Amino acid sequence: MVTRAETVTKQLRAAILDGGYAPGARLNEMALAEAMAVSRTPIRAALSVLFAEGLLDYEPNCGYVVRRISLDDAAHIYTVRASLEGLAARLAAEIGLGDSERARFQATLDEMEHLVSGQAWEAEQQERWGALNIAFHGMICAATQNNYLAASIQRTRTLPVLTERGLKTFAAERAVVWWDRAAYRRSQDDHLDIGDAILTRQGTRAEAVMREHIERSGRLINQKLAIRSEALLALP
Amino acid sequence: MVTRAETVTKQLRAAILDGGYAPGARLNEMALAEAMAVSRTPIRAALSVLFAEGLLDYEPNCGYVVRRISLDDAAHIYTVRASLEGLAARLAAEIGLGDSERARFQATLDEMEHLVSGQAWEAEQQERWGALNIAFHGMICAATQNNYLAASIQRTRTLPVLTERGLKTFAAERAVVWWDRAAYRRSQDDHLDIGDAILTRQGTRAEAVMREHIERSGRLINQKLAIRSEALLALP
DNA sequence: CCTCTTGAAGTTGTGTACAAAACGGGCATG
DNA sequence: CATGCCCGTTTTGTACACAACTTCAAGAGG
Repeated sequence: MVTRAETVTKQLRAAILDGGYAPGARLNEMALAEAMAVSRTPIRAALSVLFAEGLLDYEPNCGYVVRRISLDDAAHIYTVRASLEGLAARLAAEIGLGDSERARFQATLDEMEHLVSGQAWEAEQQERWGALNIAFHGMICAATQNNYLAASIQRTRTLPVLTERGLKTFAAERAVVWWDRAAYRRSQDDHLDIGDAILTRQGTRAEAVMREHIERSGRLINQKLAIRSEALLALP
Repeated sequence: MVTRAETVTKQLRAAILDGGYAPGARLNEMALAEAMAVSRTPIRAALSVLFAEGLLDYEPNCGYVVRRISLDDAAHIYTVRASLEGLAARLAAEIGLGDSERARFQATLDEMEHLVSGQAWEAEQQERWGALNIAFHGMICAATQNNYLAASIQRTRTLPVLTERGLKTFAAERAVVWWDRAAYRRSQDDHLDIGDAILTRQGTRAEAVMREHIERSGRLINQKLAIRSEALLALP
């Protein structure tokens, strides 16, 4: 990470995913340049990258705006993600894990289980569980030994208002409990099933459970977004 | 299409997919700027877009090179594509086609069948069949009413040396027959099965046949690429 | 003979000035 | 009063100059 263009790209991406720029907001090149203390050149490079990543919309001679994800879009993305993560789970089960991967995989599952079944369930535990969750899915991606698949899945996870990070930030800001504890418990049960299926090389089962697992999160998040957008519509 | 950056992007993309720039070739900004009679600014914008699309590799301070797709990469991409197109076929079957879509769908299938079972099978027929093939898959994507899925599938098809267009160009240049006629016949049989499954709303069957259909093309193309790369390795 | 340094050429990154296009407000006109 | 045109302002698109970095080769030193 040496060039300013890359620095700016990273900062902007993080800001958008964190909700620093609301969906629909115009991104003024001059304003961004001043805010980040660089010229417009690296700003423009960053914007074109984020546009290609799907985080921004662009109209020639009109500029960039933060992409607004509709409820339908979110559902569509989760449909694709469920299919891809299902595929990854099946491949991981069929290929199998190496000894060290296996150990780390099991350890991650164990720690998540410990957290979710423990007495304390505050922000700290939830955050840790979220990080482990990402690591869990990441390990499955890595086990497929298919970089294109891993990248495709990653893309489905880095969209405004839909990443774990974005959701968490929103939850923290508004003091909204996105999931109740039962949902986490249910999610963890899925993880245990998926882990078991992968470790015992049951590809079809791993795929089916993973698919359902992702589709359930999709439905949950869609419900939450629907409530949120109703609330936003009711404001003015 | 008004800005020079967009014009240049389109031209460059087409040139790369047509094989005008070989995989691994360095893209010199100054040279491109002179060749296209613009300054480096729109060239750089175009390069960053094509990098984000996955057509180019990029290293800061080193520049862009046309991405070199290994045989493994190609296999990985086809694995993902098979899964996604399978999903699309299933969704299309479950959702169903409208009357006019249904008619166009059937007409496309009929014309392909007419071509492949006809007496003449020259470049003209093969080209037409290829175009109808793209249209056929496109109609299935459209029927899912899921733009994200359609875009994801599109991405798997626009990679250097792997698009229909790239292959065709290569075949035309080298007078290599990529597929023998039996392979086209087999492919057409798949299409008939997929079409039937979709029109009769058999989602699971549509998914399974489509998956196998794509995976078969993947295997065929991988074989051809393997032969090609052996030939290239034997040259110097 | 090999390795490391050094410098020059060439390529990419960044800043900036200017051109062109879109946006917005005010005025004239129906 | 509504509507449409015109012009100034703002914002984006492009060109170009310069700075920073990489690369490669030649030469000194081991």
